[in-house]
Amino acid sequence: MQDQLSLTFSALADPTRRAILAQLSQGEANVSDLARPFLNEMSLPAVTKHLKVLETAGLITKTRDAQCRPCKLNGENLKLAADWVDQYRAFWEESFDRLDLYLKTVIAEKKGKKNVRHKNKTTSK
Amino acid sequence: MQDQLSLTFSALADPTRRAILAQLSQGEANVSDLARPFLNEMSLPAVTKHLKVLETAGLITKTRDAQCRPCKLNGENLKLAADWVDQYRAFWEESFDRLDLYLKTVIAEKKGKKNVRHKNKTTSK
DNA sequence: CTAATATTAAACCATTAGGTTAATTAACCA
DNA sequence: TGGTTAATTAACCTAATGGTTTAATATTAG
Repeated sequence: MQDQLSLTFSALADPTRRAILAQLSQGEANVSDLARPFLNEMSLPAVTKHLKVLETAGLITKTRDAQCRPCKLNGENLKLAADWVDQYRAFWEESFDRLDLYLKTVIAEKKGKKNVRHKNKTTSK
Repeated sequence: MQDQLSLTFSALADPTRRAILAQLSQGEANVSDLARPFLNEMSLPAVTKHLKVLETAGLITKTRDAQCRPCKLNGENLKLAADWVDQYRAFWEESFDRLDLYLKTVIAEKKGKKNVRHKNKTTSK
């Protein structure tokens, strides 16, 4: 058995599972509802397996209603993941500041100087 | 090749790699520095592989200084992950409130009250 | 009781992940 | 030049992941 953070991140490391969570953020849904958007690409048992991964990571909870298994999203472990990532906030805000500084410098140079040397890599995405 | 979010989350889904990022949050370090805390548990090439995973996920950047490869943490893709998770904030912040509201509603109905308010979203935290 | 519906389990397969050891590259030192 | 240090590559192994198809399990509806 792994630690919770590893379980959570590896559950999130799959686009199908993230799409399932997105669906569940709109409200509860049972397995066949959740599977429907994917049945062109994969089989129902494949979706069941993805749900199992989400469930053992504690990201969803399955209940029962007759033959159906309504699933709901469970936010607690997402919070743990969010808190972990947030420790590193400085590292993306800092890089933004650097970009900001860089841009200001470039603008200042363009305004102030006449011979602008053209060594810069493009930074537009 | 996978989408960026999958790359990021699967890179984070390993405690060794998260520990490496934690180390790098204290400042740049080269490969053998980063490897040192793990050499009881695994070999140097194993650490090299973990660094490769972090690098192809864009979470670190390797530069060169003679034989050494100083690595630094790169926050951009962590921000993408943080933003993705943050979409679900409501599911950890409001889940308690929702339960609270639900219980209040149920109790009110049981008591047969007339003035049950359903749309009262309180943000108490 | 039987048939249909919803879901899961079993058995299998190919690919990837995470580790190993041994060999290789690359740069510096003396 | 040759040895030492830093890091990577190669070849290999095992286990986990993500998928398949077929079969089984419940549960409801006739």
